[in-house]
Amino acid sequence: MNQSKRYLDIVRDIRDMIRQEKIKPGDRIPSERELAETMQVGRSTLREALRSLELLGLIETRRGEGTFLSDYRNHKLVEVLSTFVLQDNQSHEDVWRTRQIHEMAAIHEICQNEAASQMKIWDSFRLRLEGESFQREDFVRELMVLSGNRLSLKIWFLLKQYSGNPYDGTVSSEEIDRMNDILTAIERQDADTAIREFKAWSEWLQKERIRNGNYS
Amino acid sequence: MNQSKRYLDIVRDIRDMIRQEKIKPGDRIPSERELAETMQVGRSTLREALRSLELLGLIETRRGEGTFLSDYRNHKLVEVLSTFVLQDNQSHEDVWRTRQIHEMAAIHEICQNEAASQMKIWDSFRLRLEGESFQREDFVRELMVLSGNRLSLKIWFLLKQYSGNPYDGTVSSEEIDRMNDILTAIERQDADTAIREFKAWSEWLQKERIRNGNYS
DNA sequence: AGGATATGAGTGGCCAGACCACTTTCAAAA
DNA sequence: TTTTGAAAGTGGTCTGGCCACTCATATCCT
Repeated sequence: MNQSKRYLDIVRDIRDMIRQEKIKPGDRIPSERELAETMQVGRSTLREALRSLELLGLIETRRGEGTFLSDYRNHKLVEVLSTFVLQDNQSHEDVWRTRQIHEMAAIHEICQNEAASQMKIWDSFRLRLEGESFQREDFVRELMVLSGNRLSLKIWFLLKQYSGNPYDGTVSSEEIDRMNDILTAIERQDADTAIREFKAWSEWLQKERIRNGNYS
Repeated sequence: MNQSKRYLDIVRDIRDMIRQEKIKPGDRIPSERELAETMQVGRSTLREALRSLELLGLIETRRGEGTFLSDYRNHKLVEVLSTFVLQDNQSHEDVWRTRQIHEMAAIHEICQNEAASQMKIWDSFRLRLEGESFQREDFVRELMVLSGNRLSLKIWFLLKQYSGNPYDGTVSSEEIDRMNDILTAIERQDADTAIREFKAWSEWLQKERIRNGNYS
């Protein structure tokens, strides 16, 4: 049964270990030699599993220090994927659209939720919006969190990395107006308008990035 | 600069080699020992790179035969990431909703696509619908495929498995009517109606499963 | 001659041991 | 007290070996 692909078992074991031991992003996992012994495998085999996870950005290794569970901000994998998996426009487009799917679904979900419209969060949201150096990413992530779907949030977070940090940078004054409009529509629970305006902003942002050559 | 992470260089070298030598999916790539020699690198280090690519589904290794390039479109990225993202404590509700998100987005996408409405596929679709033992899953999968978003399709496929095979079984006569209505709305490019009816069917189906105790 | 069998080369799977380069720690020296 | 440096621990890499498996070839038996 377990004839070949032992390193795949190790990948699964490591995943289970991370769950059971409740290792959080940033935490250190046992050393290679230690893991190899407890799992009764050779160190080189164990390393094959670790390097695979590292290429995916799930772990981070630092020579002389150890191996750490990645905090999901490691984007070494973007390089690999953009040159390997995502080498055609179709795949790029898919990532972009799929991310949009989750974002618009989040807005839709928030609008459906009765309680959301009555929350005080929108005021504080606007307050931060006016503040200095408000990050574009914070705006979208906040919406994803408010949707209440943690799985969708996780998927979105991954897709965001794969699409070349689409929300890098701080918002301009023009964007603040756009965001305010979106928030107002959400408060009114007007999903159609909110989504339409969000989509407009998203596509405006994309054009802006292309104009500035901010690929990745 | 390139002090550490030699296996990453190998990953890139292999990619370049594949491009230069015009190796196509299904073709065999040089053996590990051979590659290690030409790249002036140890075999274990080379294997770390190969196993990483294998985990991503970019290559396929068969003991005693060799290593083969696989179709890059069949990359396993989503599958691997899902084992880490889809944790056991993930609420059933989130999985269910996220799957719905992708399904409704697919329908929306199809309706947006001008060409789709003029395709002949809908007739053959209906024909199969009338036939014997049409599987529920086929209906939804077909829609996902027609959306043209391969990534969304992959994610959906995983979520479907994770949410306990929600589309097991064949369609009843009542469901055929529902599906016909959905298809008609899609043909009219009436996304709102199509999605509403799909949602209605989806939730009816869920209740039906609960009634029959078809959990999982 | 033809089919079954044995053999050997080639391949990936895995392991043990050995260095190296690097970071951390902590005790000894200033 | 501060500085220094040696030791322990870690990941990075290579070597060489053995195993299990596949396949093509040669060999043997009928």
